[in-house]
Amino acid sequence: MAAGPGEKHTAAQAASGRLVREFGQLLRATTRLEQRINAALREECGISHVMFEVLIRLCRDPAEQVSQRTLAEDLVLTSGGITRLVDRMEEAGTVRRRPSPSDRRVTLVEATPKGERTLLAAARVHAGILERYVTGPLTGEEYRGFTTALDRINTALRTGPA
Amino acid sequence: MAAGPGEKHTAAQAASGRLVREFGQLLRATTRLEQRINAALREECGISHVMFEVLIRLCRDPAEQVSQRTLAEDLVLTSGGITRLVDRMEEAGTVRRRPSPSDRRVTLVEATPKGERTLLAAARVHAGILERYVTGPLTGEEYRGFTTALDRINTALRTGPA
DNA sequence: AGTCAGCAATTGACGATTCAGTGATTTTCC
DNA sequence: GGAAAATCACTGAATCGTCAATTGCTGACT
Repeated sequence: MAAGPGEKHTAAQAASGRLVREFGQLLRATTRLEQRINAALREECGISHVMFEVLIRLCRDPAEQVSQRTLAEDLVLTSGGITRLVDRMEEAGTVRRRPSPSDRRVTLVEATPKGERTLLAAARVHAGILERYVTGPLTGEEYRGFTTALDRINTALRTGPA
Repeated sequence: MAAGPGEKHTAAQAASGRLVREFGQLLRATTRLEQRINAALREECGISHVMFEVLIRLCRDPAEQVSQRTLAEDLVLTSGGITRLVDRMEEAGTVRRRPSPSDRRVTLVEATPKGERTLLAAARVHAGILERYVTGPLTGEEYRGFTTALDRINTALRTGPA
């Protein structure tokens, strides 16, 4: 068998590994956080969390023209998913579609005034929750380490496509 | 108006805040990671990532009796979601339902031998991806800081239910 | 010019999850 | 000991996403 030192032979061993446990922590933390934010935003601002992320992306640079494809990549959604998400947001009046003047295949998306107002209100709610559950419990240094770690993981994920 | 120093007045300001951007990083990192793991596990082991998490939980302590409710809480799913997930896993033969001897409302779930074998294979795939995208890009110290930060966030989320 | 490969958005079919409500059982409390 | 409240699993309906196929458009190559 020539098992290396890290080999797991029983299910119990495999289920107790450090990496497994710690990745579980990552997943749980983010899903719980997202659930809280989602619930709060729905209740207080009438939008879902993913809609909030769309508005963030659209308003980040008001001069930028954002296509649905860009939106899909930045939010980690498929193009079909974006089509339907923008449908719902357009219906809600927070966002508007506009054909691209330079390429008739692409449709651009922009926030409406109502969308901008909603974003402003939602940002406050969002910040409140994050301060309570993320920046609050962490020291400044811990938080800084946390975000640089995330940064590295994200680049590794984007640059290592295989 | 008496706006504080951190007040955001325009949508562009609100969309460019540090917290907002950094929380976005967290979300993207985890969704991309989960997508990769999910794809790899489906392809190489025939299970989804959430099924993997179920097996992990069930095999962690072979002596423990795990109810569907416990499973739901630990995986951050609703009871309805767990019912259907266990349905699919039972059908696939990785898991078995058993009525609790002490409380006729609860049904216990345990991994079958096939489930344990699957877990062993899946754990290898899982570890490979994590090493590549998480522990690889980070130094030991960074990684340690990362996990303690997650730990704090999780306790804050669990203990602060309001 | 003409074709052809490739990309953007959309859509139908499907999958997985939530929500809200139900029935069966247990626990609590008078 | 018995009524009321809580808890567990399950279900139908709805939500939100994916996947795969389709359409319209662009750009590159001949």
